[in-house]
Amino acid sequence: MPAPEPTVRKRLQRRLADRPTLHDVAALAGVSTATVSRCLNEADAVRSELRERVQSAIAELGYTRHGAARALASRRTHAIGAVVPTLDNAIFATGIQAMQDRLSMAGYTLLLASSNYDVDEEFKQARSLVERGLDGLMLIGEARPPGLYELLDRKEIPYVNAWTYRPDSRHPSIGFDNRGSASRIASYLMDMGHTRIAMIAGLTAGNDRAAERLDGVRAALAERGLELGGDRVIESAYAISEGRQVLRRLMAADPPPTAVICGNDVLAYGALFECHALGIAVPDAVSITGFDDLELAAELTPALTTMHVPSDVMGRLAAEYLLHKIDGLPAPNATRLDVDLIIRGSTGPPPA
Amino acid sequence: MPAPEPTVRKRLQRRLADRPTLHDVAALAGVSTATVSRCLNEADAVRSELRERVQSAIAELGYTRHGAARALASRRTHAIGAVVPTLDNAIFATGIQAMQDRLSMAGYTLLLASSNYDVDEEFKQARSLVERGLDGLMLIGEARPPGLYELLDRKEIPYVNAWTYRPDSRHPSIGFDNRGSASRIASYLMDMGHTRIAMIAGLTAGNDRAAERLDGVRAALAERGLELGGDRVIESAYAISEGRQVLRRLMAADPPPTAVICGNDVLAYGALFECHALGIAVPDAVSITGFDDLELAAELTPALTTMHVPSDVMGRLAAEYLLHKIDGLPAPNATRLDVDLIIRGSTGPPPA
DNA sequence: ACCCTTGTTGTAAGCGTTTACAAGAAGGAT
DNA sequence: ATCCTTCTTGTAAACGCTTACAACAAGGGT
Repeated sequence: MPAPEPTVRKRLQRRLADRPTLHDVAALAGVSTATVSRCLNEADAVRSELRERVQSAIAELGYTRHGAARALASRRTHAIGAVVPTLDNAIFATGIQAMQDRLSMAGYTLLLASSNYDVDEEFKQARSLVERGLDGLMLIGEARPPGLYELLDRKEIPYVNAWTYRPDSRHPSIGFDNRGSASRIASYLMDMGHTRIAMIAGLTAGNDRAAERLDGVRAALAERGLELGGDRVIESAYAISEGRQVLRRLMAADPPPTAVICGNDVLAYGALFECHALGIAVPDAVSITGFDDLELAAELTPALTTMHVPSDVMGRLAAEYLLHKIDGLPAPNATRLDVDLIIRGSTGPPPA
Repeated sequence: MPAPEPTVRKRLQRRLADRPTLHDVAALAGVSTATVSRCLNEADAVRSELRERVQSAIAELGYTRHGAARALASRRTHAIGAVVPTLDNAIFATGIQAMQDRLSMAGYTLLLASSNYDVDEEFKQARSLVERGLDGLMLIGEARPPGLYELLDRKEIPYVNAWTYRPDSRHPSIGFDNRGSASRIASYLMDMGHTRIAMIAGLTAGNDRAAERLDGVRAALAERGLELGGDRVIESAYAISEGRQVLRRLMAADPPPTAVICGNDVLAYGALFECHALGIAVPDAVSITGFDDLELAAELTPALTTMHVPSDVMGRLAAEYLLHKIDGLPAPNATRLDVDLIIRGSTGPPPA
């Protein structure tokens, strides 16, 4: 009796290791591999009798599909990527959570990477995801090296920019108008009579959302002949401790501002806490606003006036946009979500 | 002139679509595909002259590797999965962030899924990740259907249970002693003289960490002859609003508890806020404790006494454990991290 | 009876890599 | 010179699946 061929030997080893393949299932069910594949992917193309035989063979062997082989043969990975600045901020975590829920419903897996607010790191992470194989990709904001867009175009990978709304851009977007909503906050404060307005902005380098919010505030002030002087705006990283520190610096001015607009809720938390620590009454001495409306904003004392951002809806819609594109269905190039100014106790008229 | 063979035609189309393969790179560089592959994977096995030719061919064509094909041929996906209960809680988001940072450093991608605290959903998500192809998997806690462990064993996929420390389990773990640390909190309160202690526990069904924390408090009380009566413990979902509601119910008892132990910080935030709303002085009338030590705990007024959990270290170590296992290196079956009771302003002696 | 659909299944050629093995070259020891 | 190593490189066979195509059967219409 001849020794088994190398191929056969390997097959045997694998089977001993109990990692059955489509071939094994097909053999046990007495059908071809094509039929098994069809059972798995388009079940109604197979007669029910065969289908049952196949299914019990699958159960008996404990067969699971081999994703890489599927991807290679079908040119579909059933994976969608996302590169976010950070997960430490609840706003992105919530969006990602919603996106993942939607994707998993459609049989897709989320591949996640974070860039730590660094465009080069974002490029690197995106590239690595692309090499891994993606059917679609979500990114945050729009400003990034053109090389990344080129890569996606060349590979024909659908993508969408979230957290931003750009009806006139060639890049699909889904989000809201950062500039306009920041203007709205400033206008609201000015309507109440504030004229000495300061801002704790996010770091604008490589973060177009932060830049747009700053810009929106500037524009709204300018429209009424006011200015956001150099001593009235300080950029800082998104952290409570930073917010505290910057607030102290801003309030040290003479005269101090009567309202402080924060680039996001986390900075506003810091500002509120520091006011508390310094004994500055909010909103009587100074009004504070945030941006995002995280869970906590409503619970603090005073509760935070902030812009509500529907990050869960955004995550879901981003997922749906990509799923549509992957299936070749039409999808709007830009989707605008409504944000709402939620007025709570941290804002009021300026001191008399 | 004969029509091109089908294969050749496809190659041409692909090349027009500008998606070069290893073959194209090899042809342009005048070497074999094996050499190109070696340049990419074990660069020093190739003479530098050839290596340079290959590298410039790669650059010229804009070649990127095909992850699925690599995975199929090499049986390595360079992907590691994680299934967490939720990303909405900062504690997991932080751990995942740290894990991802570590993995990406090693050239691995993180595949993420969330289970919404549901063991069946966790199984489903894990299974889908496994089918996609994983070199390793991180899970939270230890209690789950045995089928999942069987699946991982059968596929020989290294895994680790995080957020739990089980030196005697056959399943590798990396985390801390939930039961013991909860006991510590209770003992600390009793040492100060508290005897009427209540607990806002997390939902224990399908959440062994929550169950262990509850159990730890029970045990510590029992040791001193105290009891956590049915009216003194209420389970609730991890949300601020739930914490508020439950606190109100607990404090309605007569006599009310003098200390409320919360299953995590989020519940404790709710408890603190509700005390504030009800005009109950903390810690004079009631002491409140949390668990996790999120960023906010130190900033609230009063600041929250809580158990510090090093979630970033845990995420990083989980990544390192899996990377070691993948490379066949030894790694400890159970790693214990220290948690620290951080005493802040929300706790004090019971009212006289 | 014949032709045309429609539905179901099998055959086999890929998909783009990695890697065992073979082969050749170069250098060293004898 | 000869034989052994050690280094490089190429050849070609997997890896496990999908899918175009062919083949055949079963009706339906004429």
